[in-house]
Amino acid sequence: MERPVTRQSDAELLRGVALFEGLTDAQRGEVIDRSRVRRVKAGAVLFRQGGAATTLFVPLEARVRVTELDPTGHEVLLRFIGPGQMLGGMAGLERATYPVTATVVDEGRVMSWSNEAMQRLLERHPRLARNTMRLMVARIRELQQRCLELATQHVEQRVARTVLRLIRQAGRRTDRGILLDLPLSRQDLAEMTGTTLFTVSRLLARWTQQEIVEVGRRRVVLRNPHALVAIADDLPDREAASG
Amino acid sequence: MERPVTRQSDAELLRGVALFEGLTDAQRGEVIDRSRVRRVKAGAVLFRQGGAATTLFVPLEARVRVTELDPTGHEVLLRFIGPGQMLGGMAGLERATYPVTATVVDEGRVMSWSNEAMQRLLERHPRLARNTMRLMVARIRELQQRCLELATQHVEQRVARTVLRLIRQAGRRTDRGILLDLPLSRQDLAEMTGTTLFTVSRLLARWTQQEIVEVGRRRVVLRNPHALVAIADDLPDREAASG
DNA sequence: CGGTAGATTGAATAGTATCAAAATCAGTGG
DNA sequence: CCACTGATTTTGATACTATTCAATCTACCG
Repeated sequence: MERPVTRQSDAELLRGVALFEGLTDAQRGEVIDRSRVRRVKAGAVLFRQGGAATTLFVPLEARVRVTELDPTGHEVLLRFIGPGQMLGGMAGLERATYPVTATVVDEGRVMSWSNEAMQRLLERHPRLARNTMRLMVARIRELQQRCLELATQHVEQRVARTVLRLIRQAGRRTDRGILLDLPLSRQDLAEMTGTTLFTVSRLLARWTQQEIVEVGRRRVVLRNPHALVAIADDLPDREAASG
Repeated sequence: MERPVTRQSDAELLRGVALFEGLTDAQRGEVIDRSRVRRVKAGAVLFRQGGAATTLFVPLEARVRVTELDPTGHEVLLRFIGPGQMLGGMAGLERATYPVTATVVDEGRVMSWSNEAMQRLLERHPRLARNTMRLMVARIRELQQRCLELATQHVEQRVARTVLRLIRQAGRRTDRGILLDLPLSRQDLAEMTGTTLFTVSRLLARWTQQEIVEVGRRRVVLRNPHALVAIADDLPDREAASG
Protein backbone atom coordinates (compact mmCIF):
# COMPACT_ATOMS: atom_id res chain seq x y z
CA MET A 1 0.00 0.00 0.00
CA GLU A 2 2.84 2.35 -0.98
CA ARG A 3 2.62 5.04 1.57
CA PRO A 4 4.17 8.30 0.41
CA VAL A 5 7.76 8.88 1.44
CA THR A 6 8.81 12.30 2.56
CA ARG A 7 12.26 13.50 1.72
CA GLN A 8 12.98 14.22 5.30
CA SER A 9 12.17 10.85 6.77
CA ASP A 10 14.33 9.12 4.23
CA ALA A 11 17.20 11.53 4.55
CA GLU A 12 17.09 10.49 8.15
CA LEU A 13 17.17 6.83 7.24
CA LEU A 14 20.07 7.21 4.87
CA ARG A 15 22.13 8.63 7.65
CA GLY A 16 22.88 5.15 8.93
CA VAL A 17 23.63 3.61 5.57
CA ALA A 18 27.30 2.85 5.04
CA LEU A 19 26.99 3.43 1.32
CA PHE A 20 26.00 7.06 1.88
CA GLU A 21 28.30 7.85 4.73
CA GLY A 22 29.97 11.22 4.59
CA LEU A 23 27.66 12.70 2.00
CA THR A 24 26.26 16.13 2.61
CA ASP A 25 22.51 16.51 3.11
CA ALA A 26 22.29 17.99 -0.35
CA GLN A 27 24.06 15.05 -1.89
CA ARG A 28 21.91 12.66 0.06
CA GLY A 29 18.90 14.50 -1.26
CA GLU A 30 20.10 13.98 -4.78
CA VAL A 31 20.65 10.31 -4.11
CA ILE A 32 17.13 9.99 -2.78
CA ASP A 33 15.66 11.85 -5.71
CA ARG A 34 17.07 9.30 -8.04
CA SER A 35 15.91 6.37 -5.95
CA ARG A 36 12.77 4.37 -5.83
CA VAL A 37 11.30 3.08 -2.60
CA ARG A 38 8.89 0.24 -2.42
CA ARG A 39 7.53 -2.14 0.14
CA VAL A 40 8.26 -5.81 -0.37
CA LYS A 41 6.68 -8.86 1.22
CA ALA A 42 8.39 -11.90 2.64
CA GLY A 43 9.07 -14.39 -0.11
CA ALA A 44 9.28 -11.79 -2.86
CA VAL A 45 12.24 -12.09 -5.19
CA LEU A 46 14.20 -8.88 -5.77
CA PHE A 47 16.18 -10.42 -8.57
CA ARG A 48 16.96 -13.83 -9.88
CA GLN A 49 20.26 -15.44 -10.76
CA GLY A 50 20.83 -15.02 -14.47
CA GLY A 51 18.48 -12.07 -14.82
CA ALA A 52 19.77 -8.80 -16.27
CA ALA A 53 21.51 -6.81 -13.55
CA THR A 54 19.71 -3.50 -13.82
CA THR A 55 19.21 -2.39 -10.26
CA LEU A 56 21.08 -1.81 -7.05
CA PHE A 57 19.20 -2.24 -3.77
CA VAL A 58 19.48 -1.04 -0.20
CA PRO A 59 16.93 -2.51 2.21
CA LEU A 60 15.56 0.01 4.69
CA GLU A 61 13.88 -2.48 7.00
CA ALA A 62 13.53 -5.66 4.98
CA ARG A 63 16.06 -8.44 5.24
CA VAL A 64 17.12 -10.43 2.23
CA ARG A 65 18.58 -13.89 1.58
CA VAL A 66 21.23 -14.18 -1.10
CA THR A 67 21.54 -17.61 -2.66
CA GLU A 68 23.35 -19.18 -5.56
CA LEU A 69 22.39 -22.26 -7.46
CA ASP A 70 25.18 -24.32 -8.96
CA PRO A 71 24.75 -26.11 -12.29
CA THR A 72 24.15 -29.45 -10.57
CA GLY A 73 21.22 -28.06 -8.63
CA HIS A 74 22.98 -27.62 -5.32
CA GLU A 75 21.92 -24.40 -3.63
CA VAL A 76 24.19 -22.36 -1.42
CA LEU A 77 23.03 -19.67 0.98
CA LEU A 78 25.63 -16.96 0.63
CA ARG A 79 24.45 -14.44 3.18
CA PHE A 80 21.74 -12.32 4.69
CA ILE A 81 21.55 -8.64 3.86
CA GLY A 82 20.15 -6.43 6.60
CA PRO A 83 18.87 -2.85 6.62
CA GLY A 84 21.41 -0.35 5.36
CA GLN A 85 23.52 -2.88 3.51
CA MET A 86 24.07 -2.91 -0.24
CA LEU A 87 22.73 -5.56 -2.56
CA GLY A 88 23.28 -6.20 -6.24
CA GLY A 89 26.48 -4.21 -6.44
CA MET A 90 27.28 -5.78 -9.78
CA ALA A 91 24.63 -3.59 -11.26
CA GLY A 92 25.47 0.03 -11.93
CA LEU A 93 28.69 -1.01 -13.56
CA GLU A 94 28.29 -3.55 -16.27
CA ARG A 95 25.65 -4.72 -18.59
CA ALA A 96 25.75 -8.03 -16.80
CA THR A 97 23.53 -10.60 -15.16
CA TYR A 98 23.03 -11.19 -11.47
CA PRO A 99 25.13 -14.14 -10.33
CA VAL A 100 22.83 -14.79 -7.38
CA THR A 101 19.20 -14.71 -6.34
CA ALA A 102 17.85 -12.30 -3.71
CA THR A 103 14.75 -13.27 -1.76
CA VAL A 104 13.02 -11.15 0.86
CA VAL A 105 12.86 -12.70 4.33
CA ASP A 106 11.18 -9.91 6.28
CA GLU A 107 8.60 -7.54 4.97
CA GLY A 108 9.76 -3.95 4.78
CA ARG A 109 10.84 -1.16 2.47
CA VAL A 110 13.61 -1.42 -0.06
CA MET A 111 15.32 1.43 -1.83
CA SER A 112 16.67 0.93 -5.31
CA TRP A 113 18.50 2.69 -8.11
CA SER A 114 18.63 1.95 -11.77
CA ASN A 115 21.88 1.14 -13.39
CA GLU A 116 22.10 4.48 -15.13
CA ALA A 117 21.09 6.57 -12.15
CA MET A 118 23.70 4.96 -9.94
CA GLN A 119 26.29 5.31 -12.65
CA ARG A 120 25.64 9.03 -12.82
CA LEU A 121 25.68 9.41 -9.07
CA LEU A 122 28.96 7.57 -8.82
CA GLU A 123 30.55 9.83 -11.38
CA ARG A 124 29.25 12.95 -9.73
CA HIS A 125 30.21 12.04 -6.17
CA PRO A 126 33.66 10.58 -5.60
CA ARG A 127 32.76 10.02 -2.02
CA LEU A 128 29.98 7.71 -3.06
CA ALA A 129 32.39 5.83 -5.28
CA ARG A 130 34.81 5.53 -2.42
CA ASN A 131 32.12 4.17 -0.14
CA THR A 132 31.16 1.62 -2.74
CA MET A 133 34.74 0.48 -3.04
CA ARG A 134 35.07 0.28 0.68
CA LEU A 135 32.05 -1.99 0.86
CA MET A 136 33.35 -4.13 -1.97
CA VAL A 137 36.69 -4.53 -0.29
CA ALA A 138 34.88 -5.64 2.83
CA ARG A 139 32.93 -8.18 0.79
CA ILE A 140 36.10 -9.48 -0.81
CA ARG A 141 37.72 -9.93 2.52
CA GLU A 142 34.70 -11.66 3.92
CA LEU A 143 34.56 -14.05 0.99
CA GLN A 144 38.26 -14.78 1.21
CA GLN A 145 37.78 -15.57 4.85
CA ARG A 146 34.97 -17.90 3.99
CA CYS A 147 36.98 -19.68 1.34
CA LEU A 148 39.70 -20.18 3.89
CA GLU A 149 37.23 -21.66 6.32
CA LEU A 150 35.70 -23.95 3.75
CA ALA A 151 39.14 -25.09 2.67
CA THR A 152 40.74 -25.71 6.03
CA GLN A 153 38.16 -26.23 8.73
CA HIS A 154 35.95 -29.09 9.72
CA VAL A 155 32.21 -28.97 9.52
CA GLU A 156 31.69 -28.47 13.23
CA GLN A 157 33.95 -25.43 13.29
CA ARG A 158 32.35 -23.98 10.20
CA VAL A 159 28.86 -24.33 11.58
CA ALA A 160 29.95 -22.85 14.88
CA ARG A 161 31.53 -19.89 13.12
CA THR A 162 28.50 -19.35 10.98
CA VAL A 163 26.17 -19.33 13.96
CA LEU A 164 28.44 -16.85 15.70
CA ARG A 165 28.56 -14.63 12.65
CA LEU A 166 24.79 -14.67 12.32
CA ILE A 167 24.41 -13.96 16.01
CA ARG A 168 26.61 -10.93 15.59
CA GLN A 169 24.47 -9.80 12.69
CA ALA A 170 21.02 -10.65 14.00
CA GLY A 171 21.37 -11.56 17.66
CA ARG A 172 18.84 -10.39 20.26
CA ARG A 173 19.29 -10.71 24.00
CA THR A 174 16.58 -12.68 25.77
CA ASP A 175 16.33 -14.22 29.20
CA ARG A 176 17.23 -17.67 27.89
CA GLY A 177 20.30 -16.44 25.97
CA ILE A 178 20.99 -14.70 22.69
CA LEU A 179 18.27 -15.42 20.19
CA LEU A 180 19.25 -15.71 16.57
CA ASP A 181 16.48 -13.48 15.30
CA LEU A 182 16.14 -14.95 11.86
CA PRO A 183 14.12 -17.92 10.66
CA LEU A 184 16.94 -20.36 10.00
CA SER A 185 16.33 -23.99 9.19
CA ARG A 186 18.86 -26.81 9.43
CA GLN A 187 18.87 -26.80 5.67
CA ASP A 188 19.77 -23.11 5.65
CA LEU A 189 22.69 -23.63 8.00
CA ALA A 190 23.82 -26.57 5.91
CA GLU A 191 23.77 -24.45 2.78
CA MET A 192 25.79 -21.75 4.45
CA THR A 193 28.48 -24.14 5.63
CA GLY A 194 28.68 -26.60 2.80
CA THR A 195 27.30 -29.60 4.58
CA THR A 196 24.00 -31.48 4.90
CA LEU A 197 21.00 -30.79 7.07
CA PHE A 198 21.59 -34.14 8.74
CA THR A 199 25.01 -33.22 9.95
CA VAL A 200 23.78 -29.84 11.15
CA SER A 201 20.97 -31.53 13.02
CA ARG A 202 23.41 -33.86 14.76
CA LEU A 203 25.71 -31.01 15.68
CA LEU A 204 22.92 -28.92 17.14
CA ALA A 205 21.71 -31.96 19.04
CA ARG A 206 25.14 -32.42 20.57
CA TRP A 207 25.48 -28.73 21.39
CA THR A 208 22.07 -28.81 23.02
CA GLN A 209 23.19 -31.69 25.19
CA GLN A 210 26.25 -29.67 26.16
CA GLU A 211 23.91 -26.78 26.98
CA ILE A 212 25.64 -24.53 24.48
CA VAL A 213 22.49 -23.81 22.50
CA GLU A 214 18.78 -24.29 22.68
CA VAL A 215 17.09 -25.07 19.40
CA GLY A 216 13.66 -25.32 17.91
CA ARG A 217 12.02 -25.28 14.55
CA ARG A 218 13.96 -22.69 12.52
CA ARG A 219 15.20 -21.27 15.78
CA VAL A 220 18.51 -21.11 17.59
CA VAL A 221 19.25 -19.57 20.97
CA LEU A 222 22.85 -19.31 22.04
CA ARG A 223 23.27 -20.00 25.73
CA ASN A 224 27.02 -20.32 26.07
CA PRO A 225 28.82 -18.15 23.52
CA HIS A 226 32.18 -18.88 25.06
CA ALA A 227 31.85 -22.60 24.46
CA LEU A 228 30.79 -22.04 20.88
CA VAL A 229 33.76 -19.78 20.26
CA ALA A 230 35.97 -22.53 21.66
CA ILE A 231 34.50 -24.94 19.14
CA ALA A 232 34.85 -22.43 16.32
CA ASP A 233 38.52 -21.95 17.17
CA ASP A 234 38.98 -25.69 17.61
CA LEU A 235 40.27 -25.32 21.14
CA PRO A 236 40.18 -28.67 22.95
CA ASP A 237 38.33 -26.64 25.54
CA ARG A 238 35.24 -28.83 25.86
CA GLU A 239 33.58 -29.50 29.23
CA ALA A 240 34.49 -26.07 30.64
CA ALA A 241 30.89 -24.95 30.39
CA SER A 242 30.13 -23.18 33.66
CA GLY A 243 31.22 -19.53 33.90
CA MET B 1 69.89 -2.81 -12.16
CA GLU B 2 66.90 -0.40 -12.27
CA ARG B 3 66.98 0.57 -15.89
CA PRO B 4 65.37 3.94 -16.55
CA VAL B 5 61.78 3.89 -17.60
CA THR B 6 60.64 6.18 -20.34
CA ARG B 7 57.15 7.60 -20.21
CA GLN B 8 56.42 6.30 -23.61
CA SER B 9 57.30 2.67 -23.08
CA ASP B 10 55.18 2.49 -19.96
CA ALA B 11 52.28 4.34 -21.48
CA GLU B 12 52.43 1.55 -23.98
CA LEU B 13 52.41 -1.08 -21.26
CA LEU B 14 49.49 0.44 -19.43
CA ARG B 15 47.44 0.15 -22.55
CA GLY B 16 46.73 -3.51 -21.82
CA VAL B 17 46.00 -3.04 -18.13
CA ALA B 18 42.32 -3.42 -17.28
CA LEU B 19 42.62 -0.98 -14.41
CA PHE B 20 43.55 1.83 -16.81
CA GLU B 21 41.27 0.96 -19.65
CA GLY B 22 39.53 3.86 -21.31
CA LEU B 23 41.81 6.53 -19.88
CA THR B 24 43.18 9.15 -22.24
CA ASP B 25 46.91 9.25 -22.87
CA ALA B 26 47.10 12.36 -20.73
CA GLN B 27 45.34 10.64 -17.85
CA ARG B 28 47.56 7.62 -18.24
CA GLY B 29 50.54 9.92 -18.11
CA GLU B 30 49.32 11.33 -14.82
CA VAL B 31 48.83 7.83 -13.44
CA ILE B 32 52.35 6.90 -14.43
CA ASP B 33 53.79 10.07 -12.93
CA ARG B 34 52.40 9.09 -9.59
CA SER B 35 53.60 5.52 -9.83
CA ARG B 36 56.78 3.81 -8.90
CA VAL B 37 58.29 1.02 -10.97
CA ARG B 38 60.75 -1.46 -9.62
CA ARG B 39 62.17 -4.80 -10.54
CA VAL B 40 61.50 -7.65 -8.14
CA LYS B 41 63.13 -11.06 -7.89
CA ALA B 42 61.46 -14.43 -7.51
CA GLY B 43 60.80 -15.09 -3.84
CA ALA B 44 60.53 -11.43 -2.89
CA VAL B 45 57.57 -10.50 -0.74
CA LEU B 46 55.56 -7.50 -1.94
CA PHE B 47 53.58 -7.36 1.25
CA ARG B 48 52.85 -9.57 4.18
CA GLN B 49 49.56 -10.54 5.77
CA GLY B 50 48.96 -8.21 8.70
CA GLY B 51 51.27 -5.49 7.44
CA ALA B 52 49.94 -1.97 6.94
CA ALA B 53 48.18 -1.73 3.58
CA THR B 54 49.93 1.25 2.08
CA THR B 55 50.43 0.31 -1.54
CA LEU B 56 48.56 -0.92 -4.57
CA PHE B 57 50.47 -2.99 -7.13
CA VAL B 58 50.18 -3.86 -10.80
CA PRO B 59 52.77 -6.34 -12.07
CA LEU B 60 54.12 -5.50 -15.52
CA GLU B 61 55.85 -8.81 -16.17
CA ALA B 62 56.23 -10.43 -12.76
CA ARG B 63 53.74 -12.97 -11.51
CA VAL B 64 52.69 -13.08 -7.90
CA ARG B 65 51.29 -15.71 -5.52
CA VAL B 66 48.64 -14.57 -3.08
CA THR B 67 48.36 -16.68 0.05
CA GLU B 68 46.55 -16.50 3.34
CA LEU B 69 47.56 -18.12 6.59
CA ASP B 70 44.81 -19.10 8.97
CA PRO B 71 45.26 -18.87 12.75
CA THR B 72 45.91 -22.61 13.03
CA GLY B 73 48.82 -22.41 10.63
CA HIS B 74 47.06 -23.81 7.60
CA GLU B 75 48.06 -21.94 4.47
CA VAL B 76 45.79 -21.39 1.52
CA LEU B 77 46.92 -20.37 -1.93
CA LEU B 78 44.28 -17.93 -3.06
CA ARG B 79 45.45 -17.10 -6.56
CA PHE B 80 48.13 -16.06 -8.96
CA ILE B 81 48.26 -12.50 -10.21
CA GLY B 82 49.65 -12.05 -13.70
CA PRO B 83 50.86 -9.00 -15.63
CA GLY B 84 48.27 -6.25 -15.88
CA GLN B 85 46.19 -7.44 -12.95
CA MET B 86 45.64 -5.49 -9.76
CA LEU B 87 46.99 -6.49 -6.39
CA GLY B 88 46.44 -5.09 -2.95
CA GLY B 89 43.20 -3.33 -3.80
CA MET B 90 42.40 -2.91 -0.16
CA ALA B 91 45.03 -0.23 -0.04
CA GLY B 92 44.13 3.18 -1.37
CA LEU B 93 40.91 3.10 0.55
CA GLU B 94 41.34 2.38 4.18
CA ARG B 95 43.98 2.65 6.77
CA ALA B 96 43.96 -1.10 7.03
CA THR B 97 46.22 -4.14 6.98
CA TYR B 98 46.73 -6.60 4.15
CA PRO B 99 44.68 -9.72 4.74
CA VAL B 100 47.01 -11.80 2.57
CA THR B 101 50.64 -12.23 1.64
CA ALA B 102 51.97 -11.55 -1.88
CA THR B 103 55.10 -13.36 -3.01
CA VAL B 104 56.81 -12.92 -6.36
CA VAL B 105 57.01 -16.08 -8.50
CA ASP B 106 58.66 -14.71 -11.63
CA GLU B 107 61.18 -11.93 -11.76
CA GLY B 108 59.97 -8.81 -13.50
CA ARG B 109 58.83 -5.24 -13.02
CA VAL B 110 56.05 -4.15 -10.73
CA MET B 111 54.29 -0.82 -10.72
CA SER B 112 52.93 0.56 -7.50
CA TRP B 113 51.07 3.51 -6.05
CA SER B 114 50.94 4.83 -2.54
CA ASN B 115 47.68 4.93 -0.73
CA GLU B 116 47.40 8.69 -1.03
CA ALA B 117 48.40 8.89 -4.65
CA MET B 118 45.82 6.32 -5.67
CA GLN B 119 43.21 8.03 -3.54
CA ARG B 120 43.80 11.29 -5.36
CA LEU B 121 43.78 9.64 -8.76
CA LEU B 122 40.53 7.89 -7.98
CA GLU B 123 38.90 11.14 -7.00
CA ARG B 124 40.14 12.93 -10.04
CA HIS B 125 39.22 10.26 -12.59
CA PRO B 126 35.80 8.68 -12.30
CA ARG B 127 36.72 6.31 -15.07
CA LEU B 128 39.53 4.94 -12.96
CA ALA B 129 37.14 4.49 -10.08
CA ARG B 130 34.75 2.69 -12.34
CA ASN B 131 37.45 0.36 -13.56
CA THR B 132 38.45 -0.41 -10.01
CA MET B 133 34.89 -1.28 -9.14
CA ARG B 134 34.58 -3.42 -12.20
CA LEU B 135 37.64 -5.40 -11.16
CA MET B 136 36.37 -5.71 -7.62
CA VAL B 137 33.05 -7.01 -8.82
CA ALA B 138 34.90 -9.58 -10.88
CA ARG B 139 36.87 -10.63 -7.82
CA ILE B 140 33.72 -10.92 -5.77
CA ARG B 141 32.12 -13.09 -8.36
CA GLU B 142 35.18 -15.27 -8.63
CA LEU B 143 35.35 -15.72 -4.88
CA GLN B 144 31.66 -16.51 -4.67
CA GLN B 145 32.17 -19.10 -7.34
CA ARG B 146 35.01 -20.58 -5.39
CA CYS B 147 33.01 -20.70 -2.18
CA LEU B 148 30.31 -22.51 -4.06
CA GLU B 149 32.79 -25.03 -5.37
CA LEU B 150 34.36 -25.60 -1.99
CA ALA B 151 30.92 -26.02 -0.46
CA THR B 152 29.34 -28.34 -2.97
CA GLN B 153 31.94 -30.18 -5.00
CA HIS B 154 34.19 -33.10 -4.34
CA VAL B 155 37.93 -32.85 -4.25
CA GLU B 156 38.44 -34.37 -7.68
CA GLN B 157 36.15 -31.84 -9.33
CA ARG B 158 37.73 -28.97 -7.48
CA VAL B 159 41.23 -29.97 -8.47
CA ALA B 160 40.12 -30.45 -12.07
CA ARG B 161 38.51 -27.04 -12.11
CA THR B 162 41.54 -25.41 -10.58
CA VAL B 163 43.87 -26.94 -13.12
CA LEU B 164 41.59 -25.77 -15.91
CA ARG B 165 41.44 -22.28 -14.47
CA LEU B 166 45.21 -22.11 -14.20
CA ILE B 167 45.58 -23.45 -17.72
CA ARG B 168 43.35 -20.68 -18.95
CA GLN B 169 45.47 -18.17 -17.08
CA ALA B 170 48.93 -19.55 -17.76
CA GLY B 171 48.63 -22.27 -20.38
CA ARG B 172 51.13 -22.60 -23.21
CA ARG B 173 50.72 -24.84 -26.23
CA THR B 174 53.43 -27.44 -26.69
CA ASP B 175 53.71 -30.55 -28.81
CA ARG B 176 52.83 -32.78 -25.85
CA GLY B 177 49.76 -30.77 -24.89
CA ILE B 178 49.04 -27.56 -23.00
CA LEU B 179 51.77 -26.84 -20.51
CA LEU B 180 50.77 -25.19 -17.26
CA ASP B 181 53.52 -22.60 -17.37
CA LEU B 182 53.88 -22.03 -13.67
CA PRO B 183 55.92 -23.92 -11.11
CA LEU B 184 53.13 -25.68 -9.26
CA SER B 185 53.75 -28.34 -6.67
CA ARG B 186 51.23 -30.89 -5.37
CA GLN B 187 51.24 -28.91 -2.19
CA ASP B 188 50.29 -25.74 -4.09
CA LEU B 189 47.39 -27.45 -5.79
CA ALA B 190 46.28 -28.86 -2.46
CA GLU B 191 46.31 -25.40 -0.93
CA MET B 192 44.25 -24.02 -3.77
CA THR B 193 41.60 -26.70 -3.48
CA GLY B 194 41.41 -27.29 0.23
CA THR B 195 42.83 -30.78 0.28
CA THR B 196 46.14 -32.51 0.99
CA LEU B 197 49.13 -33.05 -1.23
CA PHE B 198 48.56 -36.80 -0.91
CA THR B 199 45.13 -36.65 -2.41
CA VAL B 200 46.34 -34.40 -5.22
CA SER B 201 49.17 -36.80 -5.94
CA ARG B 202 46.77 -39.72 -6.21
CA LEU B 203 44.44 -37.79 -8.47
CA LEU B 204 47.22 -36.75 -10.82
CA ALA B 205 48.44 -40.34 -10.86
CA ARG B 206 45.00 -41.53 -11.89
CA TRP B 207 44.65 -38.84 -14.53
CA THR B 208 48.06 -39.74 -15.88
CA GLN B 209 46.97 -43.35 -16.21
CA GLN B 210 43.90 -42.14 -18.09
CA GLU B 211 46.23 -40.09 -20.29
CA ILE B 212 44.46 -36.89 -19.35
CA VAL B 213 47.61 -35.22 -18.05
CA GLU B 214 51.32 -35.70 -17.95
CA VAL B 215 53.03 -34.62 -14.76
CA GLY B 216 56.45 -34.02 -13.41
CA ARG B 217 58.06 -32.24 -10.54
CA ARG B 218 56.11 -29.00 -10.14
CA ARG B 219 54.88 -29.48 -13.67
CA VAL B 220 51.57 -30.31 -15.31
CA VAL B 221 50.81 -30.79 -18.99
CA LEU B 222 47.21 -31.15 -20.02
CA ARG B 223 46.82 -33.70 -22.80
CA ASN B 224 43.07 -34.17 -22.90
CA PRO B 225 41.23 -30.99 -21.89
CA HIS B 226 37.89 -32.46 -22.80
CA ALA B 227 38.25 -35.31 -20.35
CA LEU B 228 39.30 -32.95 -17.58
CA VAL B 229 36.30 -30.73 -18.24
CA ALA B 230 34.13 -33.80 -17.98
CA ILE B 231 35.60 -34.51 -14.57
CA ALA B 232 35.22 -30.90 -13.49
CA ASP B 233 31.57 -30.98 -14.46
CA ASP B 234 31.13 -34.38 -12.85
CA LEU B 235 29.86 -35.95 -16.03
CA PRO B 236 29.94 -39.75 -15.80
CA ASP B 237 31.86 -39.46 -19.04
CA ARG B 238 34.92 -41.50 -18.08
CA GLU B 239 36.63 -43.95 -20.42
CA ALA B 240 35.92 -41.85 -23.53
CA ALA B 241 39.52 -40.76 -23.75
CA SER B 242 40.48 -41.22 -27.36
CA GLY B 243 39.57 -38.49 -29.82
C1' DC C 1 -7.44 -32.75 13.62
C1' DG C 2 -5.22 -34.17 9.63
C1' DG C 3 -1.56 -32.51 6.50
C1' DT C 4 2.95 -31.05 5.73
C1' DA C 5 7.37 -28.90 6.19
C1' DG C 6 10.89 -29.44 9.16
C1' DA C 7 13.71 -32.20 12.21
C1' DT C 8 15.64 -36.40 14.27
C1' DT C 9 17.88 -40.78 14.32
C1' DG C 10 20.21 -45.09 12.80
C1' DA C 11 22.96 -47.97 9.81
C1' DA C 12 25.81 -48.46 6.01
C1' DT C 13 29.13 -46.42 3.07
C1' DA C 14 32.14 -43.40 0.60
C1' DG C 15 35.56 -40.09 0.43
C1' DT C 16 39.55 -38.05 2.44
C1' DA C 17 42.78 -37.28 5.89
C1' DT C 18 46.52 -38.94 8.37
C1' DC C 19 50.80 -41.04 9.16
C1' DA C 20 54.82 -43.64 7.95
C1' DA C 21 57.97 -45.18 4.65
C1' DA C 22 60.18 -45.36 0.45
C1' DA C 23 61.19 -43.66 -4.10
C1' DT C 24 62.48 -40.02 -7.27
C1' DC C 25 64.49 -36.01 -8.92
C1' DA C 26 67.32 -31.48 -9.17
C1' DG C 27 71.03 -29.49 -7.77
C1' DT C 28 75.72 -29.07 -5.57
C1' DG C 29 80.14 -29.81 -4.54
C1' DG C 30 83.75 -33.04 -4.52
C1' DC D 1 81.12 -37.90 -13.45
C1' DC D 2 79.33 -39.35 -9.18
C1' DA D 3 77.80 -39.34 -4.66
C1' DC D 4 75.32 -36.50 -1.44
C1' DT D 5 71.54 -33.59 0.10
C1' DG D 6 67.11 -31.91 0.47
C1' DA D 7 62.88 -31.16 -1.56
C1' DT D 8 59.18 -33.30 -3.81
C1' DT D 9 56.40 -37.03 -4.78
C1' DT D 10 54.51 -41.64 -4.52
C1' DT D 11 52.36 -45.33 -2.25
C1' DG D 12 50.18 -48.17 1.34
C1' DA D 13 47.58 -48.98 5.51
C1' DT D 14 44.41 -47.20 8.63
C1' DA D 15 41.15 -44.11 10.90
C1' DC D 16 37.61 -41.16 10.80
C1' DT D 17 34.60 -37.63 9.32
C1' DA D 18 30.66 -36.72 7.00
C1' DT D 19 27.30 -38.27 3.48
C1' DT D 20 23.62 -40.91 2.03
C1' DC D 21 19.33 -43.13 2.38
C1' DA D 22 15.39 -44.70 4.82
C1' DA D 23 12.33 -44.42 8.45
C1' DT D 24 10.26 -41.92 12.02
C1' DC D 25 8.99 -38.21 14.67
C1' DT D 26 7.28 -33.34 15.79
C1' DA D 27 5.46 -28.94 15.55
C1' DC D 28 2.75 -25.87 13.39
C1' DC D 29 -0.93 -24.25 10.06
C1' DG D 30 -5.16 -24.12 8.33
